[in-house]
Amino acid sequence: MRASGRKSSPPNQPAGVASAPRVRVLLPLPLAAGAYDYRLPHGLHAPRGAFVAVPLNGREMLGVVWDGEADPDLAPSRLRDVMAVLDVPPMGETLRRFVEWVAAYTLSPPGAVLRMAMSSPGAFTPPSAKAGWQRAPSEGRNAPDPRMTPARLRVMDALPPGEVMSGTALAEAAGVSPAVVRGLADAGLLVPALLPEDDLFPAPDPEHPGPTLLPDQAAAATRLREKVAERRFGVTLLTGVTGSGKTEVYLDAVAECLRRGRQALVLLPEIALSAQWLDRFRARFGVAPALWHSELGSRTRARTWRAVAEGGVQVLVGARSALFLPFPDLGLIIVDEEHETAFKQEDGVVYHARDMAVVRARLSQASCILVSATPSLETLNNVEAGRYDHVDLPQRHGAAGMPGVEAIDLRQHAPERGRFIAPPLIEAIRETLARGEQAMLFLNRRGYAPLTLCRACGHRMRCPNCTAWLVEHRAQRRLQCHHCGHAEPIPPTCPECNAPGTLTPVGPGVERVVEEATELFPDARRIVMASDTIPGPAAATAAADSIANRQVDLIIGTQIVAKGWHFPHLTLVGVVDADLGLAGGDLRAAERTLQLLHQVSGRAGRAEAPGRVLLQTFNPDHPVMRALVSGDLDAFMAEEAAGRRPGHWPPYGRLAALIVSAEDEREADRAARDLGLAAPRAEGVEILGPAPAPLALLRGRHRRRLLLKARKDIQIQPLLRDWLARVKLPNSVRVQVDVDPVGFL
DNA sequence: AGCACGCCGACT
DNA sequence: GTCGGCGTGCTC
Repeated sequence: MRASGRKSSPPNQPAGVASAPRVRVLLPLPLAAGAYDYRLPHGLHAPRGAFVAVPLNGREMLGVVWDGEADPDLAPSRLRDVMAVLDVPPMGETLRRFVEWVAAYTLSPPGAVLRMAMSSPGAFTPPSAKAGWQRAPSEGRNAPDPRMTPARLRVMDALPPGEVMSGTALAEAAGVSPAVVRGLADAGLLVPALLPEDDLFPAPDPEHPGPTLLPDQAAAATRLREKVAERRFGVTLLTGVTGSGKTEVYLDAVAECLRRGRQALVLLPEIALSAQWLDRFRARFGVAPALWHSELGSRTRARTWRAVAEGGVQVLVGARSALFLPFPDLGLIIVDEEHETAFKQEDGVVYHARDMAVVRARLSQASCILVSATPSLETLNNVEAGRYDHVDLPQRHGAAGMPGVEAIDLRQHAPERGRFIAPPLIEAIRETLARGEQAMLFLNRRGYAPLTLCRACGHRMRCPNCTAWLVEHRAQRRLQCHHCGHAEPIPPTCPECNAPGTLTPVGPGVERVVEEATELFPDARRIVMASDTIPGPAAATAAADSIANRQVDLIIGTQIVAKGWHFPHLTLVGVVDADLGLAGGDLRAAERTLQLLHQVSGRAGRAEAPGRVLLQTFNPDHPVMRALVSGDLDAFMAEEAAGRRPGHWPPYGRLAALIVSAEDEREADRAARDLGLAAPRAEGVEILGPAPAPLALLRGRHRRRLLLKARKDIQIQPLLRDWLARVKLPNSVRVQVDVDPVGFL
């Protein structure tokens, strides 16, 4: 919707006439130069933050009037006119500062960050009402219409006079195909009409009677509410074991934020799997919250963006990208499961949503609550240093205590040859099922087998584009790469030695565990929960319901079973390979394994029955296993911290990764070496590498990695900027900068 | 991100 | 002789 518009005029300016004002316009493109200057024609009013349409290279482009002065030296002949100012609330100062902050921190072009803040193209055009049908006004009182077939009559019966229904809804209600509706429209018996807009964003009621809080929960909630009431920046870590009621406690802080008339944002690592979370929200506030995630349809997306900008959304729950929505007055940001790596965006602008949430809260003078049963070392360090407050919920409420965790030493209790479930775990599952309770088998690996090997020559089936084994997916009779999507049929003979029938699956994937469990427990009703069997919110809800309704005895799944489910009848969790995450040289491998296994363990025994967790491991003495068995996670994290402190590893120092990639391996090596030679030399700064990146070949590109490690008091962004500016690399080489890298990639 | 310009293989 | 592949470079 254009408030005002004007075509560009020739640049010639009559002498002596004051020149038209210039404005800077940031475009949602990764332009290294930043904002461009445009002339603002007389009559157009475009304050800072205004969304404007401008010409770019002969095309129309939307952008935002940015801060700062236009370049007076730019030749007037290069300047073009702002075409129109859009009828959308201008982007606020806070969000503009946030865009700039994220760009500077991540070394991204500001326009690339702006793109995330304008991620709904439909939001900038006037919202169009949806088209539907109603009865033609003249129809009804005349003699029976010969054109009225039985199917058509059913349609007319389904559509009350005066009402408007969408074509699909009408056809469905009448039990006819959409063609019948179309036919009625062609015959003039139905006329187009606009559907009334349903209220997508009903206001959550902070006084809606929600669940009653227990004394310790109420005390924690009071502290969080006080923080919100202060109306200034502060970060609080909220900890508590699974089942301690963290969600209900922080929803109380959301209620306080609502009472103060400010907006609240809740970030979840995987919004698509959060059906049970939404139920709890509804129970607390009476209505569903606004949602934001990548699978939203373009229409809902546009309506949501606009409603947020106009202040019509009080609470929004979303994935990390929701952090860039144009809230006018954000009072509270909650990051649930703050330790989750899903908050790290690895492509495009590389950022960590947990850290950027803290930044946005600071810029908004808002309260920020980080929530986890197993907080990251980064967050714990901030608590210890006094930068964050800490509220802890010590109890698991209800009758159930914490589950008992035991390790099964696979060296002593080996499964049968070619099998992966050890006898003690088989026995425990038998007992559990015999009691009529539910059991869960967890293996964080999709597919049937992670490796396919030729028994004759030892050849291993590898991905042609990546440094990775091909994973057998038996149902599809294919080998798949989990990094690039490459897939091929399982060859009948070894591609290396041509021996027939020698290719053998090695190691377990979740499908193989299903196969084994089917043989061991043929009478148990099973459900498999993996990203390929639970593709979206609807499937997640259905799965959760069937488990809660006891239509399932045995749950077998990958890490999606670890998410915040509440399964009241589940009393046994078996971890098929507890050592899985520990391999490899990753800095946070142990920390992440602990967090994941603790989270899975938390699924066991939440109602009246006590829970039991069995960890199959070859390393029962590993600190991770000992911490899980003893339940003393604090001691583990303290040990982990002690290990990172001396070398200035995060969180006791700063880290950035440069990933150099090229299709040609020699070119990647040469570029990595040249970058290494130009590396900054400074006190307190250390360069590691170049070395092959964790995935040395990914999607057909050879990758090398350099790490810059610096003391915590050193700003690494200027160092990185200078470093990259010093080296001229061929265009075929890409360098990705990852500030605060976590894990692989 | 688009969309031009620009220099080398298979078609009418 | 052209159509068209996508490498390279620019957009206030």
